Amino acid sequence: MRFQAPRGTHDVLPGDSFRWRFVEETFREVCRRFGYAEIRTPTFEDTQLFLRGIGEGSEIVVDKQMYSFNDPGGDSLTLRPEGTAPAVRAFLENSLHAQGPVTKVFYTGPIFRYERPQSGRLREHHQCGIELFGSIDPAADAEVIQLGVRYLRSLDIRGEEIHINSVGCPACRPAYLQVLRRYVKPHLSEMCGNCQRRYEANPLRILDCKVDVCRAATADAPPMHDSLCGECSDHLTGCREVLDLYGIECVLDDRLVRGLDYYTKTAFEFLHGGLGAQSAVLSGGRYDGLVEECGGSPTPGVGFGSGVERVLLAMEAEQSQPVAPEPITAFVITLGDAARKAGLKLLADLRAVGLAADTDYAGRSMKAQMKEANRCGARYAVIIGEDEVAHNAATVKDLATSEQASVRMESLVGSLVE
RNA sequence: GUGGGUGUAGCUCAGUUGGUUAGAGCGCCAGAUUGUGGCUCUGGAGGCCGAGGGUUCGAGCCCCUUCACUCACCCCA
Repeated sequence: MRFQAPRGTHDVLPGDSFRWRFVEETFREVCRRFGYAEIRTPTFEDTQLFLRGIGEGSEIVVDKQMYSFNDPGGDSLTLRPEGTAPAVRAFLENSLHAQGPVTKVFYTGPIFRYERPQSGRLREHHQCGIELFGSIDPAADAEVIQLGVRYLRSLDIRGEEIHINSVGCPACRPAYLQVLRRYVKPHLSEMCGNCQRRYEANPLRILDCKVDVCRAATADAPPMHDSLCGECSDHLTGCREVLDLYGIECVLDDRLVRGLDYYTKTAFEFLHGGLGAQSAVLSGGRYDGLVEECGGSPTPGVGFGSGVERVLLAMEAEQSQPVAPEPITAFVITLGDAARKAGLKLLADLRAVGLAADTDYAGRSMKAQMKEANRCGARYAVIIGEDEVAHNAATVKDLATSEQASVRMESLVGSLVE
C-alpha cells in the first residue's frame, strides 16, 4: 500500500520550499513596515464561530465546504475555512481593543475548504492576511489595499488589476436588494438554479453569476452604487481619493460582490491573468458588523486574504525569481578512517562557529565526494586524506577558481570564517 | 456535485495498422592514470506500461469497470 497526499493537498518539496519562505518573509516584512503585528490563532475553531461569522447564507456553508468534525469530547470543531473570523474571535477573547483604538494584525497559515481541486484551488491552501480593527476612516481601507500592492510589488508581481466596489451597509443594502429583486423577478424563471436560490438568500451574488442567461438578465440591472446611502457613497469616494493619492489605480466594478455575508462597504479583489480560471490573488474588504456579530461591542474592521499558492503562480507567470537560499561554505571530504575522524571533528567545529558545512555519508569515492561538493554549491571543498592527517593539515580547494592550498588544522576554522 | 483531458523509469515524454527481450533525454551510480568537481565520452541500475476484468493465437496499444491526477463549470484565495 502506497500512500498519497489527500486530494487537494500537496507537499512543498525541498527544492521549492525556499519560494514559500521568500513569499512569507516578504509578507512579514511588508506588514512590519505598515505597523501590523503577527497573530497566530488555532487551525480549528468552534464550528459556530464560522456559521455565525461567515453567515449561514454563504456558499461555504450552504455547499457544505467546511471540514467539520466532532472531537472525542463531542464538541463540533471546524478547520478554518477563512482567516478573518478566527482573528475576530482572538481580538475579542483577548480584549485587544484595550491596547488602543486601532488594532492591526497579520496572519499566515493553512485554510481548508472541501471543494473540487483545480488550478489555483486546493482543499488545503495557505493564506497571508491582515485585519485592521477599530477604524471607519476610508484611509484605513486604502492602507489595506496599499499594503496588498506593496506586498505584490516586493515579490516583483506587477500584472494585477484591482477591482473595487461598495456592497453597502445595513442602512442601504436592503433597499437595493429590493430594487434588484424587482428588476430580476421577470427573468427569474429562465435563470440558473443557483440564482433562483440566491434570489431570496443572497441576491447580490446574482450579479456575479457567469451563466449566460443570468448575465443577460442582469446586464442592465441598476448598479449598487446608485442605491448607496450617503455614508457608504462618501466612504467609497473617500477611499478612492486616498488610493489616487497613493498612485494606485483601480477599476470600479459594479459586479464585484463577496461570497461571505459579513462584508459591508468596501469590497476589492486583485485579479491576475495567467493563473487560469481562479484569478483572484488577493481579496478582501470592510466588515463593520462582524465583530458585533461575534459577540463584541460594535467595532469596524477591514482586511484582506491572499493565497500563497496563487501568489506563487503569479510569480511564475511573471518570471519573478525569489531569493535563493545561501549555499554552504564548506564541504568536508575525507579518505580513510583516520581522516574521517579528523573530518568529522572539523565539520563540528565549523558548524559550531556558525559556518554552513556538510560532508558525505554514503561512503563514496573521492571523486564522488567532489561531485557532491560541487552539486550542493559549496564554496570550498576541504579535503582530508592520509597525507593531510600525517601533516595535521587539510587541503582547501576553492571550487569557483579551482585554486587549492594546504592549511594547518589549527588555523583552518579561522581561515574559512574570513 | 457536473463535464473534458491524461495515466509508460526518480522527472519530462516517445512507443508505428495490436506482433517477440518496452525506448529516449535529464537525473542517479560506476568507470575514462595513482587522491580532485563543472565540460565530454563509455558502461550500469532502475518499469506488474495506474488497478481489475474482457476481446484475441498475441494487448502498453482495442472494449468495460475502477482509481488517481489534471483542467473547466461551480465557488473562491
